[in-house]
Amino acid sequence: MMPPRTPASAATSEPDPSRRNNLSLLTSLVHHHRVLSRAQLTRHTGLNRSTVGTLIGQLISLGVVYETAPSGEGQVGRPSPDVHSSPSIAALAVNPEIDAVTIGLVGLGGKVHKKIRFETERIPSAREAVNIAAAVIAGMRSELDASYRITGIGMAVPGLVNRDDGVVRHAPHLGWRNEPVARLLSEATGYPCQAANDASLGAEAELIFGAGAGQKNLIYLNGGPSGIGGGVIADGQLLRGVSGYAGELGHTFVRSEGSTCHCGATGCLETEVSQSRLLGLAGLSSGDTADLERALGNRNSSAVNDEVARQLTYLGITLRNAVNIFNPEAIVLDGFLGTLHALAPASLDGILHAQAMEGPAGQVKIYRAALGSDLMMIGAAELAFTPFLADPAGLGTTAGTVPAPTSQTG
Amino acid sequence: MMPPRTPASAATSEPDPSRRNNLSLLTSLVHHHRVLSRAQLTRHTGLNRSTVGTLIGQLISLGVVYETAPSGEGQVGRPSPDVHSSPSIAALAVNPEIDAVTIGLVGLGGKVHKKIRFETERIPSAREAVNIAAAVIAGMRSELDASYRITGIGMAVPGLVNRDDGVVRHAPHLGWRNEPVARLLSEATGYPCQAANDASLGAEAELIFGAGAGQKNLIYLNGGPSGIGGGVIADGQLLRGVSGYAGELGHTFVRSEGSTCHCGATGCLETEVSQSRLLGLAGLSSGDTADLERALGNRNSSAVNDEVARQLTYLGITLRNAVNIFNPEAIVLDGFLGTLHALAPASLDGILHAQAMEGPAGQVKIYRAALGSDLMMIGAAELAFTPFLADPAGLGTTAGTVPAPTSQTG
DNA sequence: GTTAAATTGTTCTAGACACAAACATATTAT
DNA sequence: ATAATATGTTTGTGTCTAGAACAATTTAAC
Repeated sequence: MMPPRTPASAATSEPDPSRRNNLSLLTSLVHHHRVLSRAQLTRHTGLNRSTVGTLIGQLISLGVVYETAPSGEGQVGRPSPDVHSSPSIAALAVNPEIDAVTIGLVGLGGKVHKKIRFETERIPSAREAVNIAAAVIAGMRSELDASYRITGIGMAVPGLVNRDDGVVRHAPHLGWRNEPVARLLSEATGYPCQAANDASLGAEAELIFGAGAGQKNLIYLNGGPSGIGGGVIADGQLLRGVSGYAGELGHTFVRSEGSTCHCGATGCLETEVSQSRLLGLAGLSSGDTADLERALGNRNSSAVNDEVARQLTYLGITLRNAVNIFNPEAIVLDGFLGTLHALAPASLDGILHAQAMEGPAGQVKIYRAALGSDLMMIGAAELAFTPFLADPAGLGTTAGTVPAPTSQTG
Repeated sequence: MMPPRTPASAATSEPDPSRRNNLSLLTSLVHHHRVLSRAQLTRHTGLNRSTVGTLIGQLISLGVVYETAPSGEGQVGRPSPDVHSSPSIAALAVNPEIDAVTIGLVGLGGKVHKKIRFETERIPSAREAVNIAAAVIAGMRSELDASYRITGIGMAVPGLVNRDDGVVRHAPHLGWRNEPVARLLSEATGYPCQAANDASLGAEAELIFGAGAGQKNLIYLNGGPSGIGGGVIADGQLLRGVSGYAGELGHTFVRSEGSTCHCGATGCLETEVSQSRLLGLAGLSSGDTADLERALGNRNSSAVNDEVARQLTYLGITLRNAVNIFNPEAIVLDGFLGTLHALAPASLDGILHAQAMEGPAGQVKIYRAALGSDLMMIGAAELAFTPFLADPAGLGTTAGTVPAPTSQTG
């Protein structure tokens, strides 16, 4: 007996959890701030100077960050070098919509390197969306292999997405039901893929890089042409729920005599507050948020004003509920909800102070979303960054080490 | 120069964060399960046998847990000793209500050793409640000092409580405003004191020891004589918000023509669903939940049925919203809301499946609260256990080491 | 009933890791 | 030019966890 001893050592094996933790902490910090001096990292983490030194050294040798000469800021003492997140660590982002599939390449630090919008003539099926994404990624493949280390693919889907298995439970506006998009795209590209609700990812993006930077409790609401999506950050963490369905603030009850929503209930926010009603009053048949805002700004008819006031009332009820339930620091409004708020900035604040409970009402501020069209790319990429940030030293050591693709459908 | 070196070592100083983490993990596990074999602890934590051995040894010498002979379960192999949470580690719990102040002594593991209900002739002021609690605690003092190590005092208040500083922002039914109860009670007893909303603590108690045991996403709603309180557990953590005001589901908007609530808004759940309306129909002038349930069960008039159905409709709207927003596994109903649900068990399930989104609606189950009258004591004690559980080796080493009281107001 | 198998506690050792101290370096203030 | 300040770097130390080897104690097998 006695096999000649199994030292359980294959190459480096697992590092200590404490090391992984600290590496993760530093990488996340650099990712969120893009640039940070080593001294700042020492203060943020509470770790020892020398510890940060060795950790940064390891991250540099892993190709995760790089240092540049100190940007002398005029402080006393030896200048501290700047630590940057490496742009060659990147994630792919995919966002299917009713009229297009957008594919993006996003670097660590949230920089969108590339964004390709593939317009479709009709609403894409799940398989079509996957095929389009796989084809575009196949086209980028040689560049990706040469210059990037891809942590994976994140997919932002307008609908209910089970985050554990990446199955789209129901995306009403796309007409998808029970589509295992993450698995499909992963098989088609060879990259690990995860999917989540678009508004939830929007909340995360705005939290890290946008209007909610530095906060820990935030509510994000996006008004798009086909409905209202929501995402909630509680205590710095995205609210997921059991399966990742959480955050559907668009179906908050706001009106007793409301009509029936496509979700089956009556009186949902989404049926009362909609972009199409505003487009109609603005005299537009279609258009994006910028067009709408311009048109509404010019028309000052009482019909427009009444409708804006009406929609703000219902939006106010949703926000009142949300403020009472979440006690957030920030509400971030995106899409035409941002427009609505901009048209009458005092309105929502007034509703909140009158109707929400005085404790939480006094602590919340309403912001307009800051990230614009890059939002979905950054949010989806975050989905693929998350496992990497949790263990920056795991798996591949340097750029180029990427799981081989199994097939390129397209 | 060179002062003779400061070894920064005062006695034991700080242990490594990793040790504190593991100690905390083990203690919390034992606290939640009450009894657990050492082998089970090894599996739950993923730590090495030998590591668990040394950790348990340290916890035993700290008086946090104790071991008993294996309760031979008929498994192959050497039996593993049982690890129990020490009942001598305890916390004090205080719960002011409109007609009484209840003080409790709760051991690690959630066992209520003692519960003293001090009835008041009128609604107690904040200072009166503090004085009552301090007097009762002063009376228990010698017993506490002799037999217990008290981790602190937790206070469950029916109202908005700032969890950071323990100030009651507004407790409408008690008539309190901006009362620094935690500081007052701490000064009066010498124990560290924290305060929080009663329903939030109820949610935590039901999560750990009650109907939601083992779950990670739970909504707790309590219907009391003076209103409806709510608490939410998201991803295993109590939803706090910026200041701890989160969870106020009792003020969810449920009716457009609703009357004005004492919170200032209209159409709140609390104004439509109330115990007093049910008491009236049941022919009772006052009474607790058990009385109400008995009376309603006997009277089967259509007036009663209509009112029950009406209240369930509005409760259903709140739960619909909450399910869409939180995607929870469990809804726990306490107080007369539990009665309401018990009178027509299929009603809420039906509403949820018809009105909530199909993804989250299919994953949630409705439970009735399990902890009964001990709930507030357990929840409040949890508030005082939390810092202890985070660092079981911090500060005092054995029973009896308690911060000295500064004064005993009474 | 005796032996084998399985599971767990116990002891000892080694490797990893973070910290502190001492020193070196680079900037601003005097 | 010198002092003060802040930070990177090197080296040694103490802590902590995992793993190996062994002992203990039960059930299963023959």
